[in-house]
Amino acid sequence: MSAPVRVRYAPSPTGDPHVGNIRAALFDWLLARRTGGAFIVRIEDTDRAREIPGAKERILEALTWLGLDWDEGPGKGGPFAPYVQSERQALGVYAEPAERLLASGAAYLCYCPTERLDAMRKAQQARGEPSRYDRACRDPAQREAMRALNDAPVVRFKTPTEGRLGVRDALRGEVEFDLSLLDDFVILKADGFPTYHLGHIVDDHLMEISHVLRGEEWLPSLPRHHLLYEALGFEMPVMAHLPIVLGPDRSKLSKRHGATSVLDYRDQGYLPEAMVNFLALLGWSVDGSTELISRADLIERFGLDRVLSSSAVFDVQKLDWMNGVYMRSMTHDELAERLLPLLEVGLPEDAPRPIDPAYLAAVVPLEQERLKRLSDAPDLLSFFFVEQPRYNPMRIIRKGMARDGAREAIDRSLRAAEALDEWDAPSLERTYRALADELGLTSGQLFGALRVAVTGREAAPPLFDTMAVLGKQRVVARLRAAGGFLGAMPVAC
RNA sequence: GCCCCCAUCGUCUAGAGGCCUAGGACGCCACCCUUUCAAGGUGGAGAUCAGGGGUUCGAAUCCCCUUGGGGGCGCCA
Repeated sequence: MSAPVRVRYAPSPTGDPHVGNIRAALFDWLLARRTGGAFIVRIEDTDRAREIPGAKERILEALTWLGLDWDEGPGKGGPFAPYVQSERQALGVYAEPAERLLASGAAYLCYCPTERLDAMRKAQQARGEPSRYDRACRDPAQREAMRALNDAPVVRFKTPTEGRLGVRDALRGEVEFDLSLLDDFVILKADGFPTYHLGHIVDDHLMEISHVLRGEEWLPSLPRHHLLYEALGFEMPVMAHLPIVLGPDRSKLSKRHGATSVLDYRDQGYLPEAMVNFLALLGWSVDGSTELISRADLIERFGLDRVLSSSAVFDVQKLDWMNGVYMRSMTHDELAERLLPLLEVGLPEDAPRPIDPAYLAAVVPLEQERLKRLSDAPDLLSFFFVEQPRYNPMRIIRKGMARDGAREAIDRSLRAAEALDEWDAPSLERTYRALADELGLTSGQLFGALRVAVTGREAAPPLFDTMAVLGKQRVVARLRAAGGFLGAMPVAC
């Protein structure tokens, strides 16, 4: 019988929630939900200098947006509270194991000044050697000498100077490391805070974590962690190093590739369900053909066994497609509801507020399949809401039409609109098809001219449905305005 | 430089020795539908499975080498 699955997402509040990072959180969450285990969030804020105010909140915001609810963690509490390392540090959580290692001789105090370490690294790099600590303070005499220069020691862990160590990674199998290449790394900083190495091992143990899913950038420190687990007498959880998420140039996805924060994607109008679907398929698959998968099915089908160990490029084009699919699969009401707040702030000033929900409900069906992202809406829908869309009147004159012809077409269209009693799409279509014939224009020409006059755009939803929704009054006013524009245009064209 | 990881269409992937003259999806192209734009439908181009050696009756699948890409080498995580 195996212990219950307990997984944790342990972000450091030093910036916005990166997609690669959040993908790890998603896998954690899926594994927990799949197995009926627990998903824990722990904040690793042991670097006070790099901490960014508000970052923690934004990370939690991202999880919430994606619907990755946590069972234990900030704002939630739990049997192993607190879940913030700075608070745990204050409680002495890390000092105790550090003392123990010191007492057993597995660790030692190091007084080397930062300047010395920096100089040493520089020299090593200049010589083309890997930079690592020279273990000066392992020697009591040297330690005393260093102490005279610096009275705030760190605690370093003694690593073996030779041998090889195989450590198991859940995705790759056994990975072998040369221990002689390891240096004595710091586990407790001069300020009393643990480094990542000590902090996460102690907390994962205390919090009874069963599986650690983290980025592949941690793979090189796996032997260190193995050694620490051993020295502390803790059992090592299952370790899985997830492949790196790459940018289009195949280097680690970063700011210069564009948006890296999932909150950026939220702000750009992507749907959380699309984001979850997309992220789940980055480095994991159900089979060879499933692309669209619901959250429920994701939970049902997820497993570490189908997680890849090769890195994947974050393909925004595919995300766009997928988001469009989710946009189209929403009910009109759902979409209208999500669009309303965006339109309130995003529509041009002259669109009347508050937005009439009934009118929006009529507009949404016409635009839904044309929206790729929520944020496309203010721009795409604005002509439905403003009094008079702005456009270049030249565009009313369609291919093969003269200015006078266009003018006449618009005038006649205006009169036809004014005379029309049945203001619905079929009646409008009948009327204007007949008018096109009468004017000797193709329907494409007339409809194109009308589309520009009525919407200000050359690409818009079906013309007559649009006119029907806009209403007779608006359409008449816009046609009248269009006639005026054409009349006022310089003759040159 | 050293260590580690990875390697199937441009991209995400299926493939766990014969079912592969390598399947799906995004993107791309063409056609159809059509009042525009979308959406949808149909079809197409696109991978000698990075290269070379083995193992085997048989290799995209196993082993080795090379090459390429990525990651790591902090009192950062």
